[in-house]
Amino acid sequence: MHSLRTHTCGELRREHIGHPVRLSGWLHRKRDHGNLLFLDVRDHYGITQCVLDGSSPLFKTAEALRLESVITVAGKVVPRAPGAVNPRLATGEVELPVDALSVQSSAEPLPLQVNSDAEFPEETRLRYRFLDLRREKLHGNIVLRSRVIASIRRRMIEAGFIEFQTPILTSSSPEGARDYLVPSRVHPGKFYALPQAPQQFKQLLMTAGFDRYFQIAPCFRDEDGRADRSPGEFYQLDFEMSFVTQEDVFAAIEPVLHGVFEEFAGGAAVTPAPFPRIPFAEAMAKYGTDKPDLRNPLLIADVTDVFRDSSFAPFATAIAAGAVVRAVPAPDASGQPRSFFDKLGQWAREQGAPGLGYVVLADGGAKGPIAKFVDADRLARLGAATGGREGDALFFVCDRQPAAEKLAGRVRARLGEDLGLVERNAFRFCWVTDFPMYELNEDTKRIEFSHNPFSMPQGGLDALERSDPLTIKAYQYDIVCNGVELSSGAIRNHRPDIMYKAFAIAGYSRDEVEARFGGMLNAFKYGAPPHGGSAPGIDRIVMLLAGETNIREVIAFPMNQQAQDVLMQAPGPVPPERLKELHIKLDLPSVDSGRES
RNA sequence: GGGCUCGUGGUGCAGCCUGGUUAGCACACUGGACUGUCAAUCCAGAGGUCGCGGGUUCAAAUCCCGUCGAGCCCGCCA
Repeated sequence: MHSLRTHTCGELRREHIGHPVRLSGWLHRKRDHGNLLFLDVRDHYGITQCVLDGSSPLFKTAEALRLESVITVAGKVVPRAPGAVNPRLATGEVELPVDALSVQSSAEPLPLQVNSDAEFPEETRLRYRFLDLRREKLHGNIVLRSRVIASIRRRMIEAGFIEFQTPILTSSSPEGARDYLVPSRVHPGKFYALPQAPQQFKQLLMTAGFDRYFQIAPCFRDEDGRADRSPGEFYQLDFEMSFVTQEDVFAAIEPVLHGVFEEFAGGAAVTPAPFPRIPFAEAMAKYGTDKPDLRNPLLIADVTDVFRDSSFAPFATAIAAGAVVRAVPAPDASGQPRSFFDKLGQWAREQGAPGLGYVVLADGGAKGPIAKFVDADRLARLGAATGGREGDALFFVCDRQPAAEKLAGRVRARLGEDLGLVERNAFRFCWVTDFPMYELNEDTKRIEFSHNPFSMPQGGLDALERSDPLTIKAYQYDIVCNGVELSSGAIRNHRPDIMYKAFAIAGYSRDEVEARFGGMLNAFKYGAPPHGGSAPGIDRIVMLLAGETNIREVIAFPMNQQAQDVLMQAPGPVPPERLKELHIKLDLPSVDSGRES
């Protein structure tokens, strides 16, 4: 008989009755009746109830075991009495009387309880991650992650993609987030950068003729964390295809995402392919965000013209000065108490708005604080623009367009939530397309790339030469699920001439472009295929499928919000001789902040 | 860099607004009782400088100021 186990703790059934078996696992729970002791032994696969009575010489040892100690038990499987069967346990029809017991590893009293789903502080959970990972939920999330990644990999390979690895020690990318830098010992004063994404490598692989690339790619960005954004590092399903249009990219990845979500969504509805395509400008207008949550049925309407020259002075004057008015409908809100409207107005002020105008459509007319400024004609036009019907309320946001869109988007999200309109048990995908190529930096008044500088401008060189840069769109798209941005992607700019021009508009000279992306630019001078791709975030996909709202719940060893690994104590100091070897002298900020290590 | 919230035995919470008994409850821990439980039950016990520093007060977990830490958000995230 194997010295550690003949079966796993999730394996024993009626058919094993009478078999001599040996199990190893963690002591999950103990029920001590004085002369009868139940031990629940747990491993990755399940839990098996083991039992001893007072006549056993092992009884005292077993009684004294602390939870989470690792033990090995042996005995002959017996059936449970009919009334003692536990239907909630896969192994619940049998139990194991313990004839032999050895302690492989005893546990100290626990800083967090493994056999409970009680909440523990984030710091404790991270410091004792190995304990947290034993707990059912997190353990399950990490298993789910593995299965999701395996499914993605299988589907990508079946779709004809080839998996690659690309360098982790590479060069600093010129745009975007801060890089993590790694000093070179051999080249004093020079640094590698960890890739923010394998962007240039995958484009080089396309130029090398591999046609369809993918990678479960680690990406490193020195940016602050959020609930849905792990600081430091994360994983993307990075893929790229040659000789494709935007529609070809969509058609390639939609079945993969749809398939993975169907496979793991547990019966929740998943948007069938093709996913809706929403141009960026429309997304901002109708949903007030570039990552619309399509589970929320509410649509924002432009009612600027309704309030233009109206007697409601705050709006009318703002409109004359260039503001717009956006309306968010609140279906059947007329029955809501006054406090509902007051609370929403208060919340809007907390968001930085002066307030939230509204009218309630009731008794064939309009009610509410600004209703008296809305005559019958304007009321009819409001109804027509918003689809608002008797019994609905309409909330108004008035500001310059970008701010109005953004706040209206928040109002839409909030109303959808508060009124219980957001679809449950569904994964609703869409593409947001036609992002602007450039945007104006309000602080510097300079034109900057609004997304990826390697995207192909719509209209090509011609557009760059003839159009107002702020009107040019790019073949740039995001995929969004339930209001979570899963990825952005693009048809790339594979033409050096167009690239020089595109960068020139953003203020980069030919020399700068060559200095910064010489490698890729040079490659494009020797025959580059038109190509494009995208890179959905693996962590976010798993987060959605696991029903979690925090990305740390699907990462085995995440960092905290300050980008520290409190389990491994990273980042940490290094001995002076290592710094010397790397030609590095520290120039630390003065200590008066009081912060150490 | 900024805003909000939180910080009370190992852990989760209560007490704080309205200052005044021995800081309370649950889980875990230690000891005891108990032969069919499956969150076992029952009894007892140990464990707290109320994050830290300063101030107000006869008196501070409680009020004030500062500071440190955590989470969430803004900035940032091609």
